[in-house]
Amino acid sequence: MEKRLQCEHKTEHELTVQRVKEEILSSADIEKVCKIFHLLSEPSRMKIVLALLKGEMCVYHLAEVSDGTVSGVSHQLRVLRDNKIVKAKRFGKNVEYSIADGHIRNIVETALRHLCCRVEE
Amino acid sequence: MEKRLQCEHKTEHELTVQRVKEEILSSADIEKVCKIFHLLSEPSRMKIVLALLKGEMCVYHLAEVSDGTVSGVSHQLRVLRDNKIVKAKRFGKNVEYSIADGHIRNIVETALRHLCCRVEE
DNA sequence: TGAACACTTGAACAATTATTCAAATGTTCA
DNA sequence: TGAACATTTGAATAATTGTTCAAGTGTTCA
Repeated sequence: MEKRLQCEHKTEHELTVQRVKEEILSSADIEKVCKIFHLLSEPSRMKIVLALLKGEMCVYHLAEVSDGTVSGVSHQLRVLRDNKIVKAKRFGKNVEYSIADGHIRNIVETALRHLCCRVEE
Repeated sequence: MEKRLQCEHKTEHELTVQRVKEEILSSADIEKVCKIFHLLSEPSRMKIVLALLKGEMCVYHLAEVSDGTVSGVSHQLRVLRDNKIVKAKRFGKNVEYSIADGHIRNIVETALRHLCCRVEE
C-alpha cells in the first residue's frame, strides 16, 4: 500500500475518481458478477452451457457434444449445479440437465454477439 | 473416452444433439469468448475495468479506487493491455489508461443488469 | 547531473482448479 | 437377486495465476 501522491492529471482525473468512488459497486456485487464470468470462462463448462441452451440433455450426450469424458462432464455439471446455472432431473437411469438460470442466455449471447460470432436461436 | 451407448431419452434428445452438432461454435470462437470471461472473472481486474468504464485514469488513481497496490494494478493492467481490453498512453511521468475494446461495456453491463445490480451511465 | 516520482518487471509463493482414474451409488430389468 | 448401464464421487496430479516484494526503467525538474 504505497499510495502517496497523485498523478499529474490531478485536476482532470479527480472528477472521474470521485464519480467512481460514488458509483462503485459493492464488493458483493462484484464477486457475484465475477463468479458468473468465472463459471463461463472454462471451455469445458462453456461447451456444456452452449449445448444446454439448445435443449435439455443427459450426461452421455453432453459428453459427446462437448468432447469430454462422462466423468469430467459430471464434475463440471456439479459445479454448474452448485451455482444454479443448470438443474438436474432424474429419469430412470438417466439424469436430464437443463439451464436453470434464465439470465445466462442473455449474458452468453451478448458476449458472442460482441465477439463477432453468430448466435442462432 | 468411454462413450458407448446412449441415454434412455434417445428419441427425444437425439434431435437436440443433432442441432447442437450442426450449430456448434468453433473451438476458436469458444476460446475467444472464454478468454474474455476469464479476464473479467477476477475481481481485481473487474474493478479496474469498471473504473475505466467511467473514465480514463492513471495507475495511482486506479490503485486507489480498486483497493490494490500500484504494483498489483500494474500487473493486471498488463494482462488487460495484452488482451486489448485497455490501452495506455503516456503523459509525462504518468500513464493514462482507458478502455480499448468497445464491446466490453456491453458485455459487462449486460451481466450486471442480469444480476440485479444497477448500472449507471 | 541527480533526486524524486510514476510505473513496470521478475521472481517466488500460495491458492485454485481442471482432468484423470478407480471405485461407489443409483436404477432397471431379466 | 444380480448383471448391465448411467451417473457421481474422491483422491491425486499438474497447470495456471493472483499477489507481494524488491529492483528496474522512464520522466521531470531543480
